[in-house]
Amino acid sequence: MTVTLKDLSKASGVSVGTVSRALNDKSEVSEDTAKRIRQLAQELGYVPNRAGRALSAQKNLNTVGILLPSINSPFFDDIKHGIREAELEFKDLGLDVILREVEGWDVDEHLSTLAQLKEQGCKSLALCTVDDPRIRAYINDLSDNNIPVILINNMVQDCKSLCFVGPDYYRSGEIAAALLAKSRQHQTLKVLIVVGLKSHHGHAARVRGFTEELKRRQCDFEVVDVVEGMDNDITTQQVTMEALRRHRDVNCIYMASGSGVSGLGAAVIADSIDKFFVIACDEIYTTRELVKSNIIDFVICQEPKVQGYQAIKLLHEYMSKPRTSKMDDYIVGNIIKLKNHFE
Amino acid sequence: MTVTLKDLSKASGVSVGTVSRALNDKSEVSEDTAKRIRQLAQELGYVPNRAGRALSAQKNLNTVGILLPSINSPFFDDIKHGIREAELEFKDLGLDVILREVEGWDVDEHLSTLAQLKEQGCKSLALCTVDDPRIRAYINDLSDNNIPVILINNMVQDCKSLCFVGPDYYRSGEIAAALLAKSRQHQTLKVLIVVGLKSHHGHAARVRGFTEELKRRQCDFEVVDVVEGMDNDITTQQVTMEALRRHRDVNCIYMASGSGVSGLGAAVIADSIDKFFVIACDEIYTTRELVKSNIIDFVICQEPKVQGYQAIKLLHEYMSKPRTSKMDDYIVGNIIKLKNHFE
DNA sequence: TTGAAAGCGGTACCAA
DNA sequence: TTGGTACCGCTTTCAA
Repeated sequence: MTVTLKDLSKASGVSVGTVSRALNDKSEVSEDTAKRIRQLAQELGYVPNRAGRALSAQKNLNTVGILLPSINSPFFDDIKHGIREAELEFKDLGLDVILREVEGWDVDEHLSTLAQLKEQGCKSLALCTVDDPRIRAYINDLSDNNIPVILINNMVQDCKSLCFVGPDYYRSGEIAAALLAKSRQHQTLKVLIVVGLKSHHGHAARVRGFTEELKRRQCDFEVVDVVEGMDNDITTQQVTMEALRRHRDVNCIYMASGSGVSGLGAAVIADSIDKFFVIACDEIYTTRELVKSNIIDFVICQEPKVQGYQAIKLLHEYMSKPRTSKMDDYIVGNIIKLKNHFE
Repeated sequence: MTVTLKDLSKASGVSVGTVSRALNDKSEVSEDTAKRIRQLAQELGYVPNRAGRALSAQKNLNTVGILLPSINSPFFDDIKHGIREAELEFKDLGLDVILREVEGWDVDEHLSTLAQLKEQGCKSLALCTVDDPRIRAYINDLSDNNIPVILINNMVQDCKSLCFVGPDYYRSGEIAAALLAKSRQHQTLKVLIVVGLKSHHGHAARVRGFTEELKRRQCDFEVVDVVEGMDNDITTQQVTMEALRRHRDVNCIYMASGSGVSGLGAAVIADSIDKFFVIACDEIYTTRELVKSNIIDFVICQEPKVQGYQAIKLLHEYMSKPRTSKMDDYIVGNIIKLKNHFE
């Protein structure tokens, strides 16, 4: 029923070894036969068998390298859980995982870590890295050398990555606006927006989605300020407190960054607990606690565990199936959570 | 590094064949050696290799049988998509799927379909069926005969199933209440609840979760009526219209059943579009359209595709790993969706 | 009751 | 550039 290499071998008159080489773009096959075999495989609907391939590759493991700026950043915990899960699941199919963690978004450090991963013989990569020209060039280079790259969570524009696994930031902002509009109908909304960095692509997209959706819904609203918490708790608390002092009429707060939420919570508690309608992003321990304490009304989450898991799974799939040049992006959901989700 | 049968064979002094038989509870091994081998496997941390197993079992497929009451019930479409996905994913690991669909919840029909599945040599089953004594007995029987059963979406109480894959209905109701409370603060809530059948375990749990959570939140609310739509559009429309006529002060509607939502929409449109805050359950085409048209404010969904996929995946896992008597339930999320999720 | 060996699908090495 | 073959981990058949 299912077509195997042996079938192709019989049908074409060459040996299984040759068929295998032809299908895997090995150079030591004549272009003639290679084309003929590929044609035949196409016609007969040949699909490689993962079990067979995995077994044969047991000693020659398929190593995927991972780079995460996860040191001191609890958001990445769930991404790492997802990676671990995929690693265990695909171990007996010949997959091996090397995870390298760095702190922050320094381009040089990311580049040198990438070089190390390549050094260690990784056959594919999954990266959460910076949208920077040198990084882009490095990724394109890897891709040209047949090392596919998947981007996690953070896009690098216009590079030859296999695909992107992450959230739709703009939509996340839209949904925050929709929740606000539904919860505070017929009220004048005085909104304070807190981001990590205005220049951060994801945060900026959220803010755009948020304000544009409020406009589309013809809400009676005003964004009184957009402040930067620099993705850390201290600064977030300071700028939030200052903003709340400057604008005593604020009644809604949209926190478009996952990091620094603890500082936001502190600022709200210091000011007034019941006064604000608060929407935050991304589920980490602190956020959960603030939701449970009724400080935050809603969190819009982005399935980090799924991101880690799917990145690895997609690479495994890609490496064990016939090579296509590009895969579909995997966009995770914008999951709305409130107190009852955490109890 | 990883322990194989060959390792166990060397370490124990018996042949790989014997080791394999010992580990798979074949009767043709002396109890002595069997125990010794199992002990050794435990100590050395042996984990069977799916690739090897799958390959060797190529001709001797691992068939899983599925029963769904999915005929004329669009809710099951996504469950079927999930099943299809898992089927494709695990095909080359030796998995084969037989799906039998029936219409409705007739016990005799379910029983005879189960018998057919067994007849066809299924080695494991995934069922969405009725919580009934005869069904329970049948499942226990299968389980005793080493055919593991996973229940999808609908629980059968106190039976020897491997595990349950489905939603937390009570929590779903809680979340509906929380959304209502947040969206209509400081208002007197006059709530109409529409269920499929009051006797349906899932619907009843949702209603309980809903009302109990409103109480816990000390909302100013009254459930003016709970009506039964019999899971079909015509009846749902009729009873909803009648209820709205009887209770002109209703301002919120909680639809605790996924089926019949089209009838609910019709009733709301016929009465007044802007008057009600409406929460529905389960995402099907009609629900999406009603949300897009602002008839329904929120839908609380239950990841049906994940349910289908996971049921198959868990059975595959169970059949290719050392047998444990029980697996953890897989509880899917209560996913809140609003208009922006569908655009 | 046990051992030996074939074979599942694929890859890689060595010869030709 | 090709064919032949050993081998990956496991199950199952056939002999002993």
